[in-house]
Amino acid sequence: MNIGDAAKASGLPSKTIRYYEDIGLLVPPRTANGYRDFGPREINILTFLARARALGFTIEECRALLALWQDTDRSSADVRRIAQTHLEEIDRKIADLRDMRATLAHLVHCCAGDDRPDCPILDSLARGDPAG
Amino acid sequence: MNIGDAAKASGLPSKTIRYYEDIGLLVPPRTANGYRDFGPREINILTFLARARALGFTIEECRALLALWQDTDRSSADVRRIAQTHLEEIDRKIADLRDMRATLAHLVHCCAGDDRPDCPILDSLARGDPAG
DNA sequence: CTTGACCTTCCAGTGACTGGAAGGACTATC
DNA sequence: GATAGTCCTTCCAGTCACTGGAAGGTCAAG
Repeated sequence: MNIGDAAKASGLPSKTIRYYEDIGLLVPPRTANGYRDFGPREINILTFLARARALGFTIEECRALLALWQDTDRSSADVRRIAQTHLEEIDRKIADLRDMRATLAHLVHCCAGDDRPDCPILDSLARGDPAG
Repeated sequence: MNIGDAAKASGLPSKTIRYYEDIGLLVPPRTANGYRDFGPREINILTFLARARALGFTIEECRALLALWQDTDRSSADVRRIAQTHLEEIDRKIADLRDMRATLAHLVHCCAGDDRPDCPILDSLARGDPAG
């Protein structure tokens, strides 16, 4: 299977697949003409990576998860620890975004949004109060 | 005022302030020895930028907001439009993170996290089901 | 006169790709 | 066998918003 078909099968762009090889996440064999040759094993890895990335795991977390996946002597505790840490990171990001959202929504709400220059959004950015 | 004091006054690292000058967000004058010289006007700009960045606006959005702030003939509608667009972006991000969080929390919950290899997290990444 | 803390510029690296150029390989058609 | 078009290859550069570090100039204190 060529890289284009592997891309379709995994949902990852060809560019990304080459990049993943570059950074050592997989090593697809090559055919006589130098083309990468993706078999079921490689497609599995790519699909695994696509799903892990979709859950927001970093590349290094993906690398660790992949290693655990391929290690039949793993402890599920190791997997869970990575996922738990990532979950906490996600919670932190959500909290940050919610704070931003609250402030911003309030400012947008307070702004007339007409052709006059008075603007509580700019006032708040300039003065630091939450508008009001 | 030297860059170190401007950093303290604005809450931005000196490195970031130099970077902001590099990309044309402000042009602090220089003293005879070549040091940047920050006055109230520059500190205002830096503080404005720090707050806008803290609300998650991109640098280009900050540039636009700064221009509007400095334009006394602006329409508040232009400011509001930028903020509204950014608010929608934040909502999209929160939604994405919440989806991730839901899936991940479920997987973490299902994983025993002990010294055995069986792991619904890896199973889900490998097979694509949401575990169960 | 030296020490140490500041300042300067410039270059390189981060994370995770993405775009594009230059060129080789394969397939189909004439 | 020539040609066209689509694939594949590698390599280099760019993205975003900084951040780290090297090499060197400046300044105030002792």
